[in-house]
Amino acid sequence: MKMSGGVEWAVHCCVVLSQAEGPVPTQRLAEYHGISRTYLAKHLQQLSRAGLVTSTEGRVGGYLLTRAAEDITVLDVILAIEGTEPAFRCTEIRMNGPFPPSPQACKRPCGVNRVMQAAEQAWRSSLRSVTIADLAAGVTDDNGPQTFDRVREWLAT
Amino acid sequence: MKMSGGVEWAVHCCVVLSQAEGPVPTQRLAEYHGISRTYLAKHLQQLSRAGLVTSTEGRVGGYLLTRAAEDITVLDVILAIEGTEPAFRCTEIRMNGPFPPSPQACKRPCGVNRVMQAAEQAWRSSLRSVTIADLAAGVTDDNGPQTFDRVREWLAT
DNA sequence: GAGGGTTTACTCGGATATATAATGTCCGAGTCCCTTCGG
DNA sequence: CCGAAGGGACTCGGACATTATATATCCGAGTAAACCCTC
Repeated sequence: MKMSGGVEWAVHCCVVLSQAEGPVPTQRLAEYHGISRTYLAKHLQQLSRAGLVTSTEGRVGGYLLTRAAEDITVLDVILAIEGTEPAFRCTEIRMNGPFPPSPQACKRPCGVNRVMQAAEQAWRSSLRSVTIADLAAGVTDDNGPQTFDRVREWLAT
Repeated sequence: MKMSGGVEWAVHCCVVLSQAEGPVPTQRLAEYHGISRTYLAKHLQQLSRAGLVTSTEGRVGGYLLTRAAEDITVLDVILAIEGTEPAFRCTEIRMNGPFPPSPQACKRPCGVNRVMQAAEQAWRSSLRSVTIADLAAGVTDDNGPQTFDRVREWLAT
């Protein structure tokens, strides 16, 4: 039960992208965060496939958010990187036992599975309630109001 | 972000153990669920290390719950198998950037990390609210009241 | 028949291989800006 | 001076190694019941 490290990278990148005025290439995002450029590219592709960011090629190309930062939740990013499959996958081992439940009882998911799904729903709800815009606001709170002005300036160079 | 399959096994085993009258060996638990004996043994060891079950060796040995099923939550089992480490591990990549936050701002965890921790707390709370006894009650609801009578009978053979 | 020592079968526990997924890297396809050449 | 065509450099995208984790397995250490032999 370990979340991919790429999730952290992707979320931070989305925060930066929410403050950018134009497309930001992978190279720039990677050196901003001090991480591997080639590996970050892989995760940005996943964000692209999920429709969170759009990519433009060419000399001044790069990545751009497809919608407002207020409309992108942290959960969206996580699902884009990790996939939409739930963490817990029921293998229905209750069927293997000497007393398998009746066919009609099997219509409902296994009790263990129900508990796991409920917990994952709680987890997702919590993550759905926070947007990239919220995180950006948190950065200005923690790190000063003019932080993103300097970031934009740095991105322009 | 995939949970170990052993969690499912361990939870189901705890439900069975909650209904057992004496120690149940790994062999019995494995064939009851139709799973690998040797691999299940590994997970039962983890439950033992976490203090959820106690093991008795010898001819009529096996595993036994250390406390009442009402006092064992699903979260307890998951933490025993998966470990207590959170799924999300912050690597503090905010430090690598050209504008690292001030030392005093770094006293607080990264904003991304705070969101992830909150979500994981919600997840854990949900799992903490369900006990092995609750799951056992669910089985009798789904599968008939005399289900565990037959299970006890089967375990005795 | 009773008691004690020994055997024995059964248990758990940790050390050891294999399969799968996460991590990290590389090179090719495509595109847009910039230069340059002609009118 | 203006316009268009060509070159070039930069971008993304998917295919390819490497490492960590999850999965699966095996054999040795320990224990308690059962047996047998002696008294």
